[in-house]
Amino acid sequence: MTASSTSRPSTRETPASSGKPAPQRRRDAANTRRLLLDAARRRFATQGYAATTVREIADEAGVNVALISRYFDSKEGLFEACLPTSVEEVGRAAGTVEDLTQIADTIARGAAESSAEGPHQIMLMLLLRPSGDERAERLRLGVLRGYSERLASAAGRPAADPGGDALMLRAQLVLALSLGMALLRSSTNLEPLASATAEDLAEPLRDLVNTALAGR
Amino acid sequence: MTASSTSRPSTRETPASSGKPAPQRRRDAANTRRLLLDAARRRFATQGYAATTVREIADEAGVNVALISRYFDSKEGLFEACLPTSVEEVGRAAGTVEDLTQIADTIARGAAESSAEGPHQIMLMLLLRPSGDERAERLRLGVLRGYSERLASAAGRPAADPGGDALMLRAQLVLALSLGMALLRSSTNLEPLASATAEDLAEPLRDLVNTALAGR
Amino acid sequence: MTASSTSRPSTRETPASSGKPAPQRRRDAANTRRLLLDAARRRFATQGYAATTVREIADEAGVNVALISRYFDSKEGLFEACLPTSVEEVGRAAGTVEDLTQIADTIARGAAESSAEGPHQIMLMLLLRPSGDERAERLRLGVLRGYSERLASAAGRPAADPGGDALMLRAQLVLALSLGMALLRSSTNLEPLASATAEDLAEPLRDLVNTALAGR
Amino acid sequence: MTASSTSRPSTRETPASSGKPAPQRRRDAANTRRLLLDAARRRFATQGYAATTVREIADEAGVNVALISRYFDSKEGLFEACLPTSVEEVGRAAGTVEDLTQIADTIARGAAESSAEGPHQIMLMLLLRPSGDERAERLRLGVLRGYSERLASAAGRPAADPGGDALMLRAQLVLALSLGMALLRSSTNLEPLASATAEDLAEPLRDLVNTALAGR
DNA sequence: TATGAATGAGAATTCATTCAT
DNA sequence: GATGAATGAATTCTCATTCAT
Repeated sequence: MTASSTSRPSTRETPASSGKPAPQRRRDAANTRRLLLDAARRRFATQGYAATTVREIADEAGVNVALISRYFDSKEGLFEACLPTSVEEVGRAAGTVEDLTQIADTIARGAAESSAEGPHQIMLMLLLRPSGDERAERLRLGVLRGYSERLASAAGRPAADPGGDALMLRAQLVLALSLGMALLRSSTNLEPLASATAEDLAEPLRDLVNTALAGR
Repeated sequence: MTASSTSRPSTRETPASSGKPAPQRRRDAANTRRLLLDAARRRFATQGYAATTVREIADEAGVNVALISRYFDSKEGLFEACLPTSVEEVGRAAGTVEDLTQIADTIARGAAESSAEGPHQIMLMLLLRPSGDERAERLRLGVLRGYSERLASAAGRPAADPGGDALMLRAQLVLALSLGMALLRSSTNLEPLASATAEDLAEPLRDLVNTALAGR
Repeated sequence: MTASSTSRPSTRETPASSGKPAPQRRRDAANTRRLLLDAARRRFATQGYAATTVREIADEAGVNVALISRYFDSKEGLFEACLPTSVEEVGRAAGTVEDLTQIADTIARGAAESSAEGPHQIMLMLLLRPSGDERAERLRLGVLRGYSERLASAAGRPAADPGGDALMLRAQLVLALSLGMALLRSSTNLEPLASATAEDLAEPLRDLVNTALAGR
Repeated sequence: MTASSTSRPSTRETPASSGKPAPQRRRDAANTRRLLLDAARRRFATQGYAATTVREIADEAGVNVALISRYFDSKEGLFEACLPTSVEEVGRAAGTVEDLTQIADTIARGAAESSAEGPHQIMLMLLLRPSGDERAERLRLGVLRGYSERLASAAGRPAADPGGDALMLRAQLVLALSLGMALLRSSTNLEPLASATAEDLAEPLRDLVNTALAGR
């Protein structure tokens, strides 16, 4: 998870002639698009925008670089095209929170899977740095706001209530906790957190979510 | 013997008359180094390694780009030089945790200041992306481990106790919370968190830290 | 806070409208490679490695600089790529020495053409300066050794004979003479040598080659 | 012809803080000048003009880089300052040729010492590549012309005689031989030439010089 | 539709040189 | 006289992008 862009140039390979006889990707525009999008999301999420080259993405997708321009106009266009999909996924993942225990379990599961690639990576990518892009900014804020509102409302009291602001703040602390875990798991080997299973996390998270949202 | 290549650089003439009178930076090596280091930490922390150009850093520091090579050998060298300093600062910042209330307050203050620049930024930078650098990796892990150990021991029960691992996990959740807050505050306008003061955060954080570390 | 690298390259806009209609080099990779190689050999040979800029080479070849990286990876790679070709040419040029008179005539012709560009330049380039490159070193030595062995064997007595070493030394003096002439002709206006024709050189060279190799 | 300066950048060291407490070179202008000149001649001769950095020279001389500008105005100035000295040395070395045997022996000795540093290196440097510098050009030509004239006159018949041109050509072939040997010895390990002693060379060289200059 | 060749803009780094001390 | 700090102009290399096939 995480993302960033500190990746160093030590990884650069010879761009030269790879033995491939050119498999001649089956001329399927829709599929090619998807391949590119998937590869792009993975790369952007793990390396950050600046550290990712379009060639890497194309190679990972197994298609020709020029097709990025063709389908997405530019690297920037490809990046923007990544956003809605990610938002969607994240939304779906966090979709059905209804009571506090369920919330804690969802977070636990989300965190547990987050060492591999998954929606959470993308979410973090969305969080990491303005990117100068207005639209990305709005999307990002929307996702986070929606998520924290859902958490707050799951606490049983509507967000607009007296004390609503305090509740919302607490909901956002839960969000922060969730993000922080994903961040730590995805980018470090900090034990025991790094290899904790969803079950390991469930109990402490229930305590914390309860404390945060049950008003206590 | 021999050798040669005596061709002269006839193109490289005296760089002479440029309009600027050149403010002529106060010739103080130590200070220049520090200026560069500070600027670099800010930039790397906010934009990531790849997205930061050495020229930006030099401009922000108000010195000539070539001095980066002079003092740090390369962009990479400059990056590495940022690490120990940051580690140190973070260590100092988190230095004196003794009881749980104090921990919560420290986190609250840390988060509150984190929208501006501060040790937390740097800490996050450390977290964000392997960067391919072994040394950075070790430093990062060391900082995080040290921090979570301090939290665990502040809970009153030594980390090696029975249940030590569980306690450590809980300490790391507190760390995650702390990081998540800093992350959210520094990169979004998510209200009410974005403009919460240290006081606003104190109460909910005390609850959470207590829940996490007081066992219960 | 945080970091990342999603900052966009807002500065890098479409490079679009430049005045030139761009002659649009005939898209022929093999030919482009050769153009670069030829230009590089000329430049490296006449100016040396350090004094030659990749831009010069590219300009002389009439192609874009970036293609040097594309086809040869780096300036150094281009340099190394020059070696085998040169070795080959030199080998071919010096190919068929059989009797002493023929040797003298070959040297005379070689020297005569050496004011312009030709295999001899390249040969000299190979000779000049270690270049720190192991491979270049071996190639160079191989060429010279092969050449002097051929000279020695043309003298009629196998190199392994008693006196073989002495013969080889004499063969190498002939080689030295040959190189020295090429050197002088290519880099100075020393008359009458500078404008001597192959015929002018034939007689004295026959004398010298005979003296050197006919044992005498 | 050729020339080179193929030295690669692999040798670059960290310019950083060397432990030296600054020996504070005894403030002796004349001596500093000479130190710089000596170092410069060595470097220029072995690496070529372009591949030599002023810092290298200064370091080798053990003085501060800025003194190059102070005493010689520029790198180019330093290079030009190297020429007369070298010319002088070369002239002295080749000074007293009177009869053919002596010539051969002088060449043999010159070649024998040329694997180390010595006047011959410099001479070769002078030969290698125009260097774009008019003055260097003239000096170089002057040295070579003078040398070949001396050789011709040593042959006993004045250069202006009938057949003078032919004689001069032959003298220049001797010069070529001499240079070629120095070149080979200084830049390759071509055996047996590489380790031949002055005695080893004496006999064949006498033969060759006699053949070339004794008319016959 | 897909491919690989070609391009131009910039990024990091090197280096001769100039100042202030 | 000597030093080390600072500067600006290249130089090599990378990379997003456009074209021709």
